[in-house]
Amino acid sequence: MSDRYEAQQIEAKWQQKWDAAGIDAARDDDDRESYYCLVMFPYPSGNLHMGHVRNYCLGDAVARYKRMRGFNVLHPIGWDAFGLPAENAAIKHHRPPAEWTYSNIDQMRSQLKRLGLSYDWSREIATCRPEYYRWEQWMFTRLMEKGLAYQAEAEVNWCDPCHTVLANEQVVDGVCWRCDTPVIKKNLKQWFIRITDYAEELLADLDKLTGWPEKVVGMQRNWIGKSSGAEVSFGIEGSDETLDIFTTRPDTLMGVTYMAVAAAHPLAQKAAENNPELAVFLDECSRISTKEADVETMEKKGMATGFHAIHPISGELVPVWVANFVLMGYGTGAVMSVPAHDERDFDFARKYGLRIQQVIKPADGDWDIESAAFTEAGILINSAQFDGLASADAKQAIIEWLSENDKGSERVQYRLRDWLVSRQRYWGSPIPVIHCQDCGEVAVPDDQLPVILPTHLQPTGGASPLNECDEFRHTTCPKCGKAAERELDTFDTFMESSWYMNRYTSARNEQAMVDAEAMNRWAAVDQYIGGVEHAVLHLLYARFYHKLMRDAGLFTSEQGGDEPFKNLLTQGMVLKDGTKMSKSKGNTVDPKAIIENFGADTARLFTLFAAPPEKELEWNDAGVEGGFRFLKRVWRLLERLDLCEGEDEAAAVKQVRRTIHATIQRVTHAFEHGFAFNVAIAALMELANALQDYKPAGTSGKAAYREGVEALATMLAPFVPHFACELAERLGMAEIAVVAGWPEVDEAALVQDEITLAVQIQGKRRGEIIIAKDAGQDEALAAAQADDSINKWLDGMQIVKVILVPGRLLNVVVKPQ
RNA sequence: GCCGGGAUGGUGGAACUGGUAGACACAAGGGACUUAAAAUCCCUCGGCAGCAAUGCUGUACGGGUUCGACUCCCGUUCCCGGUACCA
Repeated sequence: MSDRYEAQQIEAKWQQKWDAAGIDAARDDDDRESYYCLVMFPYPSGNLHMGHVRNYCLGDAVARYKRMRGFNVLHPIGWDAFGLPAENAAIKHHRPPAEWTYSNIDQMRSQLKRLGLSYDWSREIATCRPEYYRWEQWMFTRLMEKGLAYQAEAEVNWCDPCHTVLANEQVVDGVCWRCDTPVIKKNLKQWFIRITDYAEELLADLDKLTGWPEKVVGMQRNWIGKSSGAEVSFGIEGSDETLDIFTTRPDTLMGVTYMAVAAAHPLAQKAAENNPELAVFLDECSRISTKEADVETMEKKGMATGFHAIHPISGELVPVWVANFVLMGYGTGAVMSVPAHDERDFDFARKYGLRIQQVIKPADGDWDIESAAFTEAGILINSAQFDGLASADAKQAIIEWLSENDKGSERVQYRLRDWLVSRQRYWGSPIPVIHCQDCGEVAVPDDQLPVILPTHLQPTGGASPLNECDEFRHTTCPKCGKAAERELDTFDTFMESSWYMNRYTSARNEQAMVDAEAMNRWAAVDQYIGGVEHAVLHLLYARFYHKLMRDAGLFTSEQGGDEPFKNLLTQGMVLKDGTKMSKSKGNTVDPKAIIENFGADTARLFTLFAAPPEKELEWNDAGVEGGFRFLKRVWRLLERLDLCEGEDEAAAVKQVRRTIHATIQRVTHAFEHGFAFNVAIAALMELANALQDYKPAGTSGKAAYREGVEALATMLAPFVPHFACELAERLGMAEIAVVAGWPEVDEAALVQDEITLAVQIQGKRRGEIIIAKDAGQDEALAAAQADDSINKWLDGMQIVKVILVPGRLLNVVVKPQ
């Protein structure tokens, strides 16, 4: 056995041992309390990057700590294996996507194993396997039965020469990425899932997510975008049709002086028919970006349509304008405009000389409506029978009036749209639907699931090869038995990643999507860790899907919870030279090189030490070496175990034991509150430094030293498990470090007889005194006065006030005598 | 614009609930060992003044509260993330 720290050897040895001992498996037959630690599963791109390494080292530290704490830990991993990159790679390499995907998985699996991550590999999943996606097909047919899945026309990016739909990222500057042809918008029938039916619950349950970063909760809240108000029907002069709008300020209804509609609104389109100038304007509007960056600087423009709307209460006629800032995609594509009480309407009215009618005034005082809009709540004026009401009451009264007169109603509006799950792509789960001439859209019955995706097809970049695959396409209708065709679209890959956390609880289950008992044991996820880029879409869909599974009766609220993730940690990005690592910038760092040079433990240590988990991590090669040096320093502590010349020194022993137990306290705190591993590792470094400086003299000195090194080895295990195990073995510890119990704090060791107290005069630090730990204020003051360097500040002064903060400081407030 | 987060040495970052600012590390400089290099070890390391003891000053900026403020309050600037011109 070498006496040097040989990372490669040690890591190979322990990985083998752990594997043989099966210590990483989560047990389904166990009384211990369970803990579910989940990291966001990777897309099998072929190579692990630093972001993965960081994510998985964080998760592994948590999982290992919990195991050492005696929990039965579920720490699974798998592959989010469907998606576009596989198709692109398939085109490039002329190999089917399945082949590429599976070989990438093999490669990345071995990279993960090389890092020594403690996954339960028996639960590994790959979403592209029929055993997995059959269950989301099954779920989809349940949703069809419930009316929660439906078909509707939706706009897609279409490339005519390629005869295919393009994802947004395949549209580069408005042209197709492959053939440079301008992309056109086309309406296709697509499948949707009614996430909007769950908008209210998804919003309300955000309050339960106390273990989530507020930032993410806020982002989801904005995304759902609830606003309450009223829907109001305006008449259209000379027409039987109505112009319906949504407003959050029904109290300002009497102040409407014009209406504004989107360019795509039917009324605008109709007006343009015999108004060429307007037609040009509409065309212009249709081409502007709706992205916020452009919008910020965009000039607000409008044009009158010539139509007039009839005010539902006063019957007054107001002009209908087209405005470039009204969006067809939100609400009804039309708004009422109240320039007196809305800034944007105010600016618009000013620009085009439209009337401004004040109908609200501040509760106290007046408002100069000529100079600015009054957007606060207030008291109604110029509003006929509603005069004198406060805004809140007026909202109610006006909604009531509208309801009674059939001109509108109370209404809640969400920004959230239904989830479009159809993708006109090959490498995804088939949508389990059969199109029959007579029966329409028929769900594939359970006994015919899964609908297996043929894996031998070769994508070309044009239409999905499923279109050409006759044996897939042609089938018979499950209802009437006549010839029919399969749905050729596949699911959005968010469909797979929305429920994988629950599948892990019974990953090999062939009877059901999940097992209620297993959910009861493991769900919900105690700690979920991943990138903040998933703050909205993935995390929202997963929350939604969890509720769908619950409502499909797969588990109850008690068994699986209403929310899938109790605690969420969003880790920061890994940067190099201040920017995100990316191949195109050429600033990537290959984890493989670090592992080869220094070992997996050094790679793990550095990623955890260099920054707090939620912050960005600036990669620093020199810092990596620093981590390696630390491990070598700890290693050398072994050489001094038997050094025991000289006599026992009680004070020194007490001192070192205090450091040991204070460190246990600090490191434990990091695991229990917020995962500040950078600080925990710093504390371990301090302990190592203290042990290095300590001379283990005599029996008790030697024992204290050993206690320290053992505690250090044990606490290092979640971070650098191979190293810790080897150290523990060489120390002759009974259990290998990764399953050893977490060290307990010996409170007695923390107690000090004498403490150092900082002394302040007027709040400025002037010195320190050593004093009995339970000394009172008078004693402390006396000690301070006995110290010349402190007392010189008190000389000739009158003591006004003395503040003693026990264990910390003494502050003396004085004034000249 | 709005919502969220942030600003601490040359750098990454510490500082519990208002109680010794700069832990731990990186970089830099100096020294020891060595034929030499690597490795390792020791010392210095916010700024200003000083040989030193020490003093003053310092947590983006301006105020305030307090015996005491990186921490709390008011205002300002800048940076990052999110976003919806959302009626």
